[in-house]
Amino acid sequence: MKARVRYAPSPTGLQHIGSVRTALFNYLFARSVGGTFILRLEDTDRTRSQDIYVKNLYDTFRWLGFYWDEGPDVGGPVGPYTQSERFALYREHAERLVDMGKAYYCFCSDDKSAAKDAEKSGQDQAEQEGDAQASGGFGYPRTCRGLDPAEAKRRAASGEPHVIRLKIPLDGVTGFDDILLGRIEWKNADVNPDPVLLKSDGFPTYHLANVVDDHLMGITHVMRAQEWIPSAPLHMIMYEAFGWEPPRLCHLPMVLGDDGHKLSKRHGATAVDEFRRRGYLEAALINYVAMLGCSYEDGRDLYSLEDLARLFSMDHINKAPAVFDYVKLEWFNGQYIRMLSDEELAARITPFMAEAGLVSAKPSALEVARLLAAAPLVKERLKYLSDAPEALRFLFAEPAVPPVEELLPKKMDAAGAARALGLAMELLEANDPADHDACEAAFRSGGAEAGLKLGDLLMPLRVAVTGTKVSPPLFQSIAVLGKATAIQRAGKALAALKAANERP
RNA sequence: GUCCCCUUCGUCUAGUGGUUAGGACACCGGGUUUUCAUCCCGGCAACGGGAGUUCAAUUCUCCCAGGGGAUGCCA
Repeated sequence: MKARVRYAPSPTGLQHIGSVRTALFNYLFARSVGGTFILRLEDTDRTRSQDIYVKNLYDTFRWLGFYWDEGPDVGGPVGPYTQSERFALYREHAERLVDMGKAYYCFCSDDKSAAKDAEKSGQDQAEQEGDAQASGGFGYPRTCRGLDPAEAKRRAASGEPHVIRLKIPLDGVTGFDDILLGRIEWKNADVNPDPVLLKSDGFPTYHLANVVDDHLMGITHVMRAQEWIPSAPLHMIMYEAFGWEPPRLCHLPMVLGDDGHKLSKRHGATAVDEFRRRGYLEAALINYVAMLGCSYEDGRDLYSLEDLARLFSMDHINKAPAVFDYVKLEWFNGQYIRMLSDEELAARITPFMAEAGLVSAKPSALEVARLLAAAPLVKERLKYLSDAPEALRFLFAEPAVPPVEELLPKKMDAAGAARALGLAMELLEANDPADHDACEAAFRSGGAEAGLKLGDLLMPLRVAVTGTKVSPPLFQSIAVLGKATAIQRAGKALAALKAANERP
């Protein structure tokens, strides 16, 4: 049977590292076995679901560059793929369970805020525990489980507010064989007593919708984060109650922050959007995330999405949670930036340059040409695409004349710096910066005659031309900038040095 | 509290009943160099603890500890 897997996010927040990781693993698995990857929108929480998050979902995956074979936007044979559009299905199934005696109507009021307050204050501890006792230790005390079914059905039909709850067997054992973790079992007494399947607003809970849709959509493998393990038994009980064959489950190790807790906003960037804005390449992010909790070939670090899809295998997944390491991701990003062609890099940094106001939003032909010429100057130097504006600013804007102290090489005074700069200007006049080797030879020998090391000779010129002590290689930079402009800037700096020198 | 999962360098990981326990990132040295990077070379650093099984355990079993997760009419 052809494998069918799904990514089933709820549009209640931005797509983040954790969710994308789950999506990626499902995608890779599907590709590796020639299966189908499905997107299903689980928008059953109507207070938290929002359209902007759906848009963010589409944007994110378009950017990442891997996509589903079936989904709300692309359609497919078992749609609709948005749960709110399958509304009727869930009540129907929940009631079927009621009719089979596997679930029941519950008319208890939803007083969770009161319950939460009580829990916090600790005042009603004894009372809470007393209630808990009746339910076998925790959770809902199963108050309505004993109601007469016919009577309950009549009350529900008459419009009395209600939910439908699943009957968790009072004794016995429920378990499943996790592909990764092996057999996991629970005493039914330890399973969350009688979880809600259908909410009072008529919408299904995650549990119901998930199980019904996974079955109806022919899902064969469910890969999700390990935080879902505790809900597995109740899903199994549902499959059993419906008489359905459950999919194979595989619980992925979680992604943690550096403090060992579930990755969240306070650990830094977690929304994929944010990584994009900060100048990460999608290939780097995908490569890094794919290797969190998984390995492919020993000794290899760099994998394209295609490589990963080919090499992926569930038995290379680790059991232990993995800490998300921004530093290592940064390294990946640098690697991928270096792999870009000049054309690609120029195109990639353009939006960042535009945002910094260094080129127009729709760059002119001249700007495009200069961006292309600038790309090789920074390719080895960027950690993030967003570093480009700072590194290349001097090519697109006139830097302020540097303060005198900036122009001084180590252990050199203004007079010395002026001499060095003057010499550098002469040498520059006499040479073609585009001819790198000739230029360097000329500066080297010219400097030697004046008793100047190449670095010291170049530093004042570098600062004068680029406005900073740290820049791309000078001759190449000047070649892109234009010799005349460089000499003009150097002239201004020289004047400043001389003025400083004349002051006592 | 209860239930469940996990445990190899700081981090991501490879690995085997007998290995100098390998790689990558980070870090520390050194080299190349025009600043910064890149690049190259070298170094540091791990099998959580305790019992077993075994000639031999990082590897198999059990216990413990530590960490994490769940315990919603959120997913």
